[in-house]
Amino acid sequence: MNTYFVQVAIDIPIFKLFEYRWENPKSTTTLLAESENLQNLEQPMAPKIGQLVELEFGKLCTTGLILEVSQTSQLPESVSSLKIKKIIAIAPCPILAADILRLYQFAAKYYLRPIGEVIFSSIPRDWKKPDQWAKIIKNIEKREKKVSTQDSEEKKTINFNSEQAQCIEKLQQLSQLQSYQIALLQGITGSGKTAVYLEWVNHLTKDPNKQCLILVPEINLTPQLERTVKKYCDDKDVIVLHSHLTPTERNYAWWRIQQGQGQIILGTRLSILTPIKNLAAIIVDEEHDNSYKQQDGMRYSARDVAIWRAADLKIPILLCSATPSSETWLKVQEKKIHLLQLNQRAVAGSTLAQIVLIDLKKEKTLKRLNAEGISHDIYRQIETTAQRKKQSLIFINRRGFAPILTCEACAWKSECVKCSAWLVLHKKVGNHQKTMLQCHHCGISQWPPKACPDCGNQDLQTIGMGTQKIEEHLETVFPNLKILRIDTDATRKKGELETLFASIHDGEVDVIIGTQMLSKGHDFANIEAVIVLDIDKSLYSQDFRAIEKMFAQLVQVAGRSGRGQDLEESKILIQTAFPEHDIFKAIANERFNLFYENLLTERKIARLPPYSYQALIMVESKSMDKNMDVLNQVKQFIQTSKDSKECIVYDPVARSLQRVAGVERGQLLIESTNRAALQGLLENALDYCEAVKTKQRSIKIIIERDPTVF
DNA sequence: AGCACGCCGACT
DNA sequence: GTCGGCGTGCTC
Repeated sequence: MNTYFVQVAIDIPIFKLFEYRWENPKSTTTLLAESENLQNLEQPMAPKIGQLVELEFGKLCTTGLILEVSQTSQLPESVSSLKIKKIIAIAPCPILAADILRLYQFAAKYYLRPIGEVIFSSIPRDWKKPDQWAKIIKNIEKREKKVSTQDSEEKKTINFNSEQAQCIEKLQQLSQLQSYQIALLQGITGSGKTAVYLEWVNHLTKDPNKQCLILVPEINLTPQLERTVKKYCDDKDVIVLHSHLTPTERNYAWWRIQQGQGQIILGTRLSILTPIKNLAAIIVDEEHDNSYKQQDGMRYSARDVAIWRAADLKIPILLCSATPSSETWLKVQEKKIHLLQLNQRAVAGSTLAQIVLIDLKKEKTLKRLNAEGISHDIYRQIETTAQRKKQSLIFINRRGFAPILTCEACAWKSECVKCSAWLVLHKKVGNHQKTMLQCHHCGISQWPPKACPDCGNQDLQTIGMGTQKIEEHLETVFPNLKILRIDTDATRKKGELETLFASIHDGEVDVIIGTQMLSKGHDFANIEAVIVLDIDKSLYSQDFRAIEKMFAQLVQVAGRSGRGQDLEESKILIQTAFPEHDIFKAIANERFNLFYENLLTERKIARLPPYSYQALIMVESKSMDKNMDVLNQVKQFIQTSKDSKECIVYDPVARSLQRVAGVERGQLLIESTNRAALQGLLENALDYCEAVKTKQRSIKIIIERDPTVF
């Protein structure tokens, strides 16, 4: 009998595979023996690439994934062969297919991460524990026996307008090409984008051996979309993947999807790394959404990975958005992406709400602002809207009562001791009816001082306003109106958000105050006035992406209004010191092209993305001097590489939030118009950083590709 | 990452 | 004299 040696990836942050001996590993035979996906379990069997196995690593018993198989040992002679341990057992699950392994290899290389980390971040926790395998299988068997009684809701028959029908027709044509095709479905709010792509999905999945992946942003309305999908595609097997699944549900879903079950997979970011046996098409809904970007661990963009996967599998991918990202829009301009547009509203006759700009400079000179900096017009709007028995929605992207507490006598300000950020004054923190100073970055919470800690002045003032302050303020101005605040503080408990949403739908509320968590997706029929405060800091921001984000958000917000009947009364009031800004013209006329034209011109001149590619090397430690030292060394090192000629390596700087939870943060920005050169440079940087890390373990170094937050 | 080994300070 | 801090090295 042949013995084999296998190279295995393990869930540890090490850029290395480990070698094991393959000698009659145990196999679990249950229902799996019947599965055609699994190999014949008769002995002796050969190891297969993509097999999940149980092994001993150091002291711990864990899971590995076979990536290479050979008949001889790959270890150097100097390593004693006694060191090579045996594979203990084979996992009772299908072998990971070649295509998903290619995806993992790509992601590991592109995002400069160990392959083991990439693989195991996508596998459900329980599957990573060999001692749980038997239990998982037992649960799967239990679920398989249950005949799934889908409470199919009444199927909605949709009458598509001619535009929608055209888009569906075009999508059909694209999928018939049986090759990699990328399209953008751009449609204004209410134009029926979802219905269009679901119709396409319905067509595609008529073949029971085809699976479609629908990626959605990580938001609290996945359940809502789930209902919609099940309604439109009621004869289809829909599997949902998101962070609120129970472990058992997740284990089962992962197992089924890999076997080719589930025709429609609806999932958030992580689902793009899930092995899907018969993936036939990918849809990325709200493709511009920031939550597709993972902000820790492997900092990948699910949208970008999705595009790579579609290209690799030679299947169509559809990006959807009313406000596409600049990256996507540039590709449309370059004719690399098919453009499908929906310019009419699906509901005939409906129009966009009227945009009303309130010029803060004028209002100030006319003394029409109150102490909180809110224009009289806004109060009047709230009043008239309430009289019409309609709702007003106020957006302010700042939770808490006031962002800073200050002493006017000595200029003391409430700063966090551990972070370079202000402590925010919160009233009624958690369940306590107490006022606290809170840091939004490290989470520290403390009593507000009774007097200034520096000079003893007892008259402390607040600067600026947050959701709580507006709530309190409006309650005094409009004692008869029912005011509801929706932000993370108001929705700490599970299910609370749903309750609050329900009270809005029931019309119990006159005024809703909320942060951006309200801007996404949820439709409220009774909202007639949308009020946007606090927009100016985004118009001329240091962050070059701020304006793009604000544009998307404003369009989203505008879409919250004017979904009901009396559309001519729907208004969006925006307070700004810069009413002449192009962004407002673009939104008011719904001529988004104007906005994108300006945006791309500016980016091109500045050689910023999407006209260049960026990467960040971030260093974190207790000392900023140490960070700068390391970053300077890294910079010096990579500048000797040949790829550096085609890259710009900037000087190390402190990160925008220099200190978080007592950790100092520095960064090095690298930019290039040549993707390959940037890749080469980063690979060099990675080697160097790994060497630094082994010498100085108190230092954390993170490399991020295509950063969106600086 | 997770664990062991190892070398110095403050405790019974 | 030992308990325990975390710096360093290793895991097939």
